[in-house]
Amino acid sequence: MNNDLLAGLNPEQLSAVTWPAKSALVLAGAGSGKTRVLTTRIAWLLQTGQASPAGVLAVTFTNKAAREMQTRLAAMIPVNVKTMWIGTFHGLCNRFLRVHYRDAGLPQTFQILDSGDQSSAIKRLLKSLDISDEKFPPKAVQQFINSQKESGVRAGELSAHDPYTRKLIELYAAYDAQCQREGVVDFAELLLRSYEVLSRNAALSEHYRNRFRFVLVDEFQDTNRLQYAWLKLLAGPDNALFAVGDDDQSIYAFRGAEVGNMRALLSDYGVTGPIRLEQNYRSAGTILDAANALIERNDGRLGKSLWTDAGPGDKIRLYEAYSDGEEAQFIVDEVRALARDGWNLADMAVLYRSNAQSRILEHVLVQSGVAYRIYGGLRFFERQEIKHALAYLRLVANPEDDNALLRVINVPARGIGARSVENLQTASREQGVSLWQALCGAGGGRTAGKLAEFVRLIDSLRQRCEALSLAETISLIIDASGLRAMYEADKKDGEERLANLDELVNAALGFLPQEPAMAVIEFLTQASLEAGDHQADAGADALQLMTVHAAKGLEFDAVFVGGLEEGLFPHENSMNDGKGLEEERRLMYVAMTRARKRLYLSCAQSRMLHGQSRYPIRSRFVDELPAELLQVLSATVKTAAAPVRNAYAQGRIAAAPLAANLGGWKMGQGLHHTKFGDGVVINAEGAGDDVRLQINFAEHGIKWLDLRYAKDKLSAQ
DNA sequence: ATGCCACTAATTTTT
DNA sequence: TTAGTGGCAT
Repeated sequence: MNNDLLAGLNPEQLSAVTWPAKSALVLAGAGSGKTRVLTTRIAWLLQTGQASPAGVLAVTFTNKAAREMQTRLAAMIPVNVKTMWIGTFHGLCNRFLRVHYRDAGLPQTFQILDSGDQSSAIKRLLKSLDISDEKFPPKAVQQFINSQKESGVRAGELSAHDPYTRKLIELYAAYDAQCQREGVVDFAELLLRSYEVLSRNAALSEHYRNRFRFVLVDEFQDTNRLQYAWLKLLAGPDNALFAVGDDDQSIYAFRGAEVGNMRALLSDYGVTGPIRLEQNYRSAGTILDAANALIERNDGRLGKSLWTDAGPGDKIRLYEAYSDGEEAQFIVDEVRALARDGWNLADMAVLYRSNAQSRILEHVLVQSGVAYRIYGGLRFFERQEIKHALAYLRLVANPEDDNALLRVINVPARGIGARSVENLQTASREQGVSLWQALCGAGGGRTAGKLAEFVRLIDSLRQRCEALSLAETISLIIDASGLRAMYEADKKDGEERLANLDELVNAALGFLPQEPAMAVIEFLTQASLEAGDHQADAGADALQLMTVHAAKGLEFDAVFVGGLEEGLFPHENSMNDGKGLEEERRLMYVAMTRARKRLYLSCAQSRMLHGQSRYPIRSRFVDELPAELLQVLSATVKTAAAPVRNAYAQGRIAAAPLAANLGGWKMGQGLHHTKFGDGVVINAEGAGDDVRLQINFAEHGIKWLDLRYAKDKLSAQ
């Protein structure tokens, strides 16, 4: 037996990889070789003959993770990874539903709505029911529907006493009916529908349980209720559910992730305890010590402490800037210094809590001529020109697709205005037929000619496409629909949009369908399930800018975490309850553990937020790090519990513009409160005699005081 | 049908 | 501050 597979694994990794055919929970710390363990275990199962390629189910959250698993597995052993059930929750559910579409009550060619499509479907529904989107904002309805689906609950199982919720439930039911009528499913529906098919059909779930003796899950801490329920259906007591995750890196509770699933797995599957992967192969010792110290403050952890046999490395650099601009300047200066020392820009990242923080960094980066790349923003298949072209494709494939029809009926403008569309929608509702059918039946009216012309366009496209390949079809659609002409006439960004459309044809050219007859459906599915890269110039040597969330799973030689201020990181919306604060702390933990060699933390004493200057204080997370691991680069910073002395207190910056309104108090001024003791003014709002001051008290922490009441209790210091 | 003004809200996000 | 949206005028 060739055991090269197992060479170089540490004892814990080895134990996880060669775990017998029963369930396990692997508590995999950041940088502990999680993906390696997962892929090596699959390779091991196959190589030892414990499993056949068809007998393994491996689930991830992102396409990127799934692809990486496939690539690495293919490099380890000769196996056709394409045929294996390795994929995302959604991708695998799609695959399942394409096979069992009859059991699921779906057309074989069902289409997938991405969140944008779902949003327009909901807006359309609200309109058709004549419901004001004031009272029922589409976003709120969407959120309600998705969170119910992600809890595995259908509209029919819900009840409510208040009329508002009752209406939401009604809308949920009506939305599902609309989707069903149109043969489309949203993301959550892929999961829920698969779950229902399996749970209703004992023979079918039995079949899959027998087939998938080994079920492996990545990022298990991010699973929601429905995903875990789905896993439990596929992995019964006799199957081996092998879940890998890290409760300390659970940062998606806000979108339904349930860390509790980790503990649930232990009891549901009678697993005695997690296998801990604590040896870290990424970061220098000091970074790990600091991260450990931070995360230890969270309650209810499964418990884990990262270590490395690499040396301690550099201390963590801490910089407290006067302003957000100066903070950005510091970061960029430091990046340039490192680059001069031979560090690659692409191996450095600036991480921030919220996207808005990138603006000022960009500004300084442009000024300094440093190449950078921002993660996030529009992705390829989300661009309007791509969506338009694909809507035509959908319409050609299935004219009953109302969403697609509405998207392009007047794009490019062909004289079918809002009122004609409204008439059409009324007609379709009254006759109980799709928009397309209503369109075909439309008699008189002023726009009748235009409508008929549109019908002819789609019909002729369908006919002409029959004999064409996917790429030829898309190419024809772009030309014949008038999209190309429209963007050629658009001087502003037509050129870029045309280039993207060409790119779309290219993508179609390189697309290999599983089943050639289904090429169009498969291509549309892929476009929905895999929206593509954020940016094309990914390969260039450029400084990486992204949110901490986006950085999960990545690593860099040098990491800058900016905006470490109360209210920003931790974010003020999460500061009220302990759960929120702990998630923010995990976010900080994720941020820190991205760094290999060098970690920089920074904050600013004044920051522009929502067009107003704020004077925040340093994040508690900085103070939670052991002082001996930090090297303070700025002159003003004080560590530990003492009130923060900011630039104002030191007279370094002119009084804030607000100062006149503060009822005699100044930003940064020291004061004494009869009850709370000594403190410093750190923020204020209001004017005249309605002023509130935010004060950081040495003993009692940060408080907002209403001057109307607190006036007599305060004295200057 | 398009463009302008006023208004509002303002984390994090994959599929 | 700014980005996105809705109403209204051209």
